[in-house]
Amino acid sequence: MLDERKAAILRAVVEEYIETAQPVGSAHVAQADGVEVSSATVRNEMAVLENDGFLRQPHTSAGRVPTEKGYRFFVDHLSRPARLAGRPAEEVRSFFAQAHLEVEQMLSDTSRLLSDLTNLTSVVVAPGPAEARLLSVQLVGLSTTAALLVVVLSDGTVEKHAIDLPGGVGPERLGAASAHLAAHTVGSLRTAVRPVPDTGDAALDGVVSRAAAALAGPPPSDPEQLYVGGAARMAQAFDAIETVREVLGILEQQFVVVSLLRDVLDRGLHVAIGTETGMAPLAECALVVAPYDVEGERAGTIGVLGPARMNYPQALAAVAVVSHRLSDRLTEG
Amino acid sequence: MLDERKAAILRAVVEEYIETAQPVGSAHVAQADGVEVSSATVRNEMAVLENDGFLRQPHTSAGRVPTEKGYRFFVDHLSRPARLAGRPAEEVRSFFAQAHLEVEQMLSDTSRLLSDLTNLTSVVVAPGPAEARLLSVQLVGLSTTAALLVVVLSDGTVEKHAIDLPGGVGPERLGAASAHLAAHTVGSLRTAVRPVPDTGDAALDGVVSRAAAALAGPPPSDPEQLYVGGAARMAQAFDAIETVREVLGILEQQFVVVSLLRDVLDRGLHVAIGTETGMAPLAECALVVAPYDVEGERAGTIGVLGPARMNYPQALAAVAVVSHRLSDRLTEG
DNA sequence: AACTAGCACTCTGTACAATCGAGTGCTACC
DNA sequence: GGTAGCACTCGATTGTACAGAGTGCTAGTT
Repeated sequence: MLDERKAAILRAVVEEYIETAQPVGSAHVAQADGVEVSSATVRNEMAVLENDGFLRQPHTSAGRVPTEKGYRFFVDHLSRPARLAGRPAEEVRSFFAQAHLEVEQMLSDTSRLLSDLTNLTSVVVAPGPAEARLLSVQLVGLSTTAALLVVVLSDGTVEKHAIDLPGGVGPERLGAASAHLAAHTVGSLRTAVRPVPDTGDAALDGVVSRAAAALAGPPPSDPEQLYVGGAARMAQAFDAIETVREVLGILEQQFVVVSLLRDVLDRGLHVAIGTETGMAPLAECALVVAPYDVEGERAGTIGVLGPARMNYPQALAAVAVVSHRLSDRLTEG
Repeated sequence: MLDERKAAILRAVVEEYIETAQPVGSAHVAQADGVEVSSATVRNEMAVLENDGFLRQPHTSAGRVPTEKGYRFFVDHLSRPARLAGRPAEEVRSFFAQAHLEVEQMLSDTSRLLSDLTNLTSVVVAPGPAEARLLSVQLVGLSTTAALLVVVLSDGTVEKHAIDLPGGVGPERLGAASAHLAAHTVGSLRTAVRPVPDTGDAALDGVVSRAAAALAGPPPSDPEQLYVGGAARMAQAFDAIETVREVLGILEQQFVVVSLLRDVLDRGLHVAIGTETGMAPLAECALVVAPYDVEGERAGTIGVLGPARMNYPQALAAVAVVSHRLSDRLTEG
């Protein structure tokens, strides 16, 4: 643990570095709020902080820069929680005051909002297959050999599954299959569909069982849809173009990002800094995440990704308020 | 028009510059295929080409670099059409041999394929509201005040529209509204839905007319869905990070990109170079596009975006073959 | 008349030295 | 324990020299 003075110095270094992106010298720190000692004393303390791994010097006779450990300590113990106020707060308010009938569009817009609020790249993971009830199940023939299983869920989402048809199942029998299927599935939870009994008609049963299997499995199209907003801001955050390329490469791998967010939350973190993310290309990045709920259940995740020297209080505040509002919105409908 | 020798020299400059990204000197050009004169002669010719606006010198005593006009001439008259062969051809074959039941997933994968083939950023615009027939129209109640209009089209896509319900329309009457609506719309073309007659029941008519209006309008969720692949490659193409940021910024504006592609095709172009795109931030970029068809009708567009010094023959070949295969695939199902 | 060899010239990129300045570590002092 | 002062370090900047690539022009050749 750090004594109060070291803590104040560390905080001053982190805050100034976040602002300027330049190594911070003892003279600047000595002038900071909460530091009431001379630059010489600051230098001594900074040497200790460096020894303890909170700071490092890019080279002799440069200022100090926070290490991962330094950021971590800052986030855990030093950052004063920010509140969104003024223009940004207004932005959030008006955003959630608008009607957003389509969930997909709303999440995509949310991603943009979050990116605008923080000036960072944002990620929004759509709700997973929720504990939603089946409101409607219907088989629609596309051709003589293929049908579409269309499922409407109580959360307002629509799933579709392509189903191959055995030869000789015409429209009228497809209708019967559809009705039979609906009779035995509508009303159950998406994740707990009971087996559908046979109809006694072999051809029909083939269709019904295929459809039931599709229902039981996860939605095929987007295992977990990801919306990325403000990727261009990544190019503002770093001046090494190689870093930008690597990070953008990661962001294109939907599955990787979704897993990463889940993993961070599973570890009980809201902030993952540098190597804490477990991904080498993100060594210079930090990730701030928060889950959001639908009907009181963990549904999805939102987050922002930026350089490790991001404005954590601001990012945390933005992510928190947006996840909160989003939960409300998705719950009330 | 250029005489044969100037043409050969221009071609050599463009081809070498595309390969090396370095200004090309007369000595290199003199060694190129199709140029059988000495470097001194090449120099004289290059001076003329520069005067005519096909080439420019970054500074005195540097080599020459193609101008926009130079690239344009190259694309129109000098480039020898490439054919995909070997590994890339195999990649395309195996891609389209796979089953892709969901259109959205397929387009997203196609975007990735195109990016892999060309090592450029790719864009794929989903088919617009096609001349598809309505296979199924259904109203599903979500709550006492909201319902979902679920429409299945003959091209296998599913649209959903949120509909507000007037008070007092319970499930059973919603069913009636749904049946009435379906009876008068199923089978018609998506773009030519006839007016739905009244039912004689005021509350029901309110619902039906709202739903009919939603049907008549364009699909609300994605006016024209865009899939961007390999955005990270943009960071390889330029070393000025500012350029990368600007281009990525454009790519995030779905509507802008979709309009841009449409606009280029409307002008009868397959290649738009630099300012031909009409977008200032794309001054150093070029765009290669091709439409694809569904059932013989223009349905969507694919393209690649990269630096103006891209490999045009390769990009054209890739875009052409992918659009062709995609048309086949989407038409046959 | 067309082409080319040769050469003077121009400009960039790199290497190297000198200088500047921000910042440190240490020591002596309060 | 805290601080003022100072020698020292090292990156960044500036200036200079120089090599290399490439040009434009001229004079000579075919």
